Amino acid sequence: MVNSRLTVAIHVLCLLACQRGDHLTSECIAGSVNTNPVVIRRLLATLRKAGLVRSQGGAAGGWELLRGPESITLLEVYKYVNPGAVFAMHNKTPNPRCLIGKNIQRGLVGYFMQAQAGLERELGKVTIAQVLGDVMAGAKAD
Amino acid sequence: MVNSRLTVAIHVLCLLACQRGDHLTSECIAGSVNTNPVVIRRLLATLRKAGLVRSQGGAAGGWELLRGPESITLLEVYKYVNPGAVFAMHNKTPNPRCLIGKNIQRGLVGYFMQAQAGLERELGKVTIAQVLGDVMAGAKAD
DNA sequence: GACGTATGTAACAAATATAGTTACAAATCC
DNA sequence: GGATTTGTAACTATATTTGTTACATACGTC
Repeated sequence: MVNSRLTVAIHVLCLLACQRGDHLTSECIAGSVNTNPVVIRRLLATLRKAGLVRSQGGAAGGWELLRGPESITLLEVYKYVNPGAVFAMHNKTPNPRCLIGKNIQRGLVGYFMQAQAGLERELGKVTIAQVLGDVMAGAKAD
Repeated sequence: MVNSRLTVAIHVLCLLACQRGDHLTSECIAGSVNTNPVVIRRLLATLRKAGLVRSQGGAAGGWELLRGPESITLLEVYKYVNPGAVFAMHNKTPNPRCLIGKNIQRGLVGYFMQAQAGLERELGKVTIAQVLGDVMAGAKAD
């Protein structure tokens, strides 16, 4: 990994959860994230496919959260914005005439899946509502 | 992530574990991994800093494993070849005049660390010896 | 000591992924 | 109809990763 998509997605979902009912424009959201509105639209387009948000064109348009923030786990968001495996296999297939080259991938894939499952297990324990709660608590403490 | 360094590192360590005592050249190793010898030397240079392997220049030189493969976990290798966090924060710092922008990172970092710990916990359960065992078992089954 | 074979490493090239930007059509509200 | 916003393509910029070339240095062998 090492991309910021999950971070930004959670950030945006917190914003939307904070304003349930209202519509937030991609420009307004981009202002909070400190990026370009198109980046936000791109990211939210994938969350829309997932049924998490809805968008509306035109004046008074914008983005809206469709589900309760307590029902959305970080794991769900992670899978949408970051499908695919955490660990990559070899770039070119290893030498099949070498015993280890021939069998290493088959051996590794299971362990890599287990590791990823460990990551996902933890992400599944946390909801957007929880993160938002933390953020608000932090805000109060200032 | 999504780089292949852990995969290649495990592959190479299995090769070296298979030939304890012997020296394997980077060219020979590269032949099994199907890449360039310099890529192998670069990777092994970091594992040498970690004390896992030793190298020797000159004729009859090459690489040698310094520790028992049953004492090396995938976690240890992972940390050497892939230091740093799995999840990245925002590229530019979010808007501090927005409540959420100001506090989101502080809120997230803990959850991200937990998730990474979940990943690492699983990697810590597996050793190079185990992977090598699987590979050999797979080889026999063919 | 000269020679052959390795590593060590810098420097560069290529491929890929990620993020940012511009531009404009389509949608929607007033 | 006009103003505002999304949808999306196209392009640029940047960073990361991997592959490659080149050559100095190390070391065993003759």
